[in-house]
Amino acid sequence: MRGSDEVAGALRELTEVFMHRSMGAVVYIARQHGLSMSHVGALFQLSHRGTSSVSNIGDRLGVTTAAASQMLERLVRHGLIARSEDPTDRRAKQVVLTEQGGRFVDEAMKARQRWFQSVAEEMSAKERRTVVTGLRILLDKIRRADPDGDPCNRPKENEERVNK
Amino acid sequence: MRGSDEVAGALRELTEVFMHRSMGAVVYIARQHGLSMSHVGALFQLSHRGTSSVSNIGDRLGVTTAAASQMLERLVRHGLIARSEDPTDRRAKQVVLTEQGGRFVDEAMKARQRWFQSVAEEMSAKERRTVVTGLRILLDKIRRADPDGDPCNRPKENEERVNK
DNA sequence: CTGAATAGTTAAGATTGCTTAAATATATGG
DNA sequence: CCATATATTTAAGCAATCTTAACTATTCAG
Repeated sequence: MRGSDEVAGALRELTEVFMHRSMGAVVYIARQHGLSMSHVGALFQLSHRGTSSVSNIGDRLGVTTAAASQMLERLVRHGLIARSEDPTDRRAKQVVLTEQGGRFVDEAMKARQRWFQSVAEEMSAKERRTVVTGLRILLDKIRRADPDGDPCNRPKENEERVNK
Repeated sequence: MRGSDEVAGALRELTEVFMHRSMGAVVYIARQHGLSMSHVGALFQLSHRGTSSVSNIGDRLGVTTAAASQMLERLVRHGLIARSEDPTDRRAKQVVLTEQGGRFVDEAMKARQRWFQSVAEEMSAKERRTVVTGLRILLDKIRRADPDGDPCNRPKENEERVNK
């Protein structure tokens, strides 16, 4: 077996476990707040990126701008996001998380962090060092390949905004 | 900083990157097949577990059994799952992926595998060994803590079924 | 054996969520 | 400057998705 197959295989296994566990937790928290998975997807995107346009969010959710706009309107009504004029292009809107929205995302992350913490506490110090070193190598390679953590969709637009 | 904080922090970062990237890819594939995220969630659950009851799927998606039933009906119509009588309890149904459903899940996983592969190919052999060792430690601890990979919801029922 | 509990399905009603089309404001390029 | 392009919103129409309620078949426990 090639080394890269081994890495990819281990990542696949890890991802499957994470996804399996994660999805349940996210669904649960979403329901508590009366949100759908698309809502949560949008909130996480905003948490990750800080700010987005309506159409960018729509692209990432794989829906039309009109669908995104209507969905974001519902999130505005929930008090989780705010829309404002984009100062660099008055046709566009900037969408950001509100404090409440940020708290929602934090809450979603906390359960996961507690899980990570408890898993980590089962390791010896030596094991921890190995795991952290391995994870950092991984993150470094991922970030090197993809500095923006952005797999698709309007990278140019976003780069322009970053540079303003 | 404590070792376990470091591990948990690295995991948090990794998860965020994965989630950010993953979500886009999953959304894209779902759309291509005219499926919603709940559909995909159910398909992944079935892929992970092999078989589930209607109510178990509903629990995991955070909806009532009636909602789950109706959603699964749509997946049946898409040809992605099949429902049959549960031989151990004729009140219940067993839900499994069809071949087509399995292909859908495979397709969804493939893009991710390719990504993992390309990330792995950027590593030296030494780096790969460290990453794999670290990941295996992690997987081992996770599995030790949670052998079924099942974070919640009707563990007893599932255990009974496993033992049959 | 029988009443109670359980699993799933279906219907009804309300909301969400999607698409397309139309409209408005703004930016762009010749 | 002006025609074209772009970002968003809103409306309309259709399907999805949710909940509750009612029903049927099956299982369970006294």
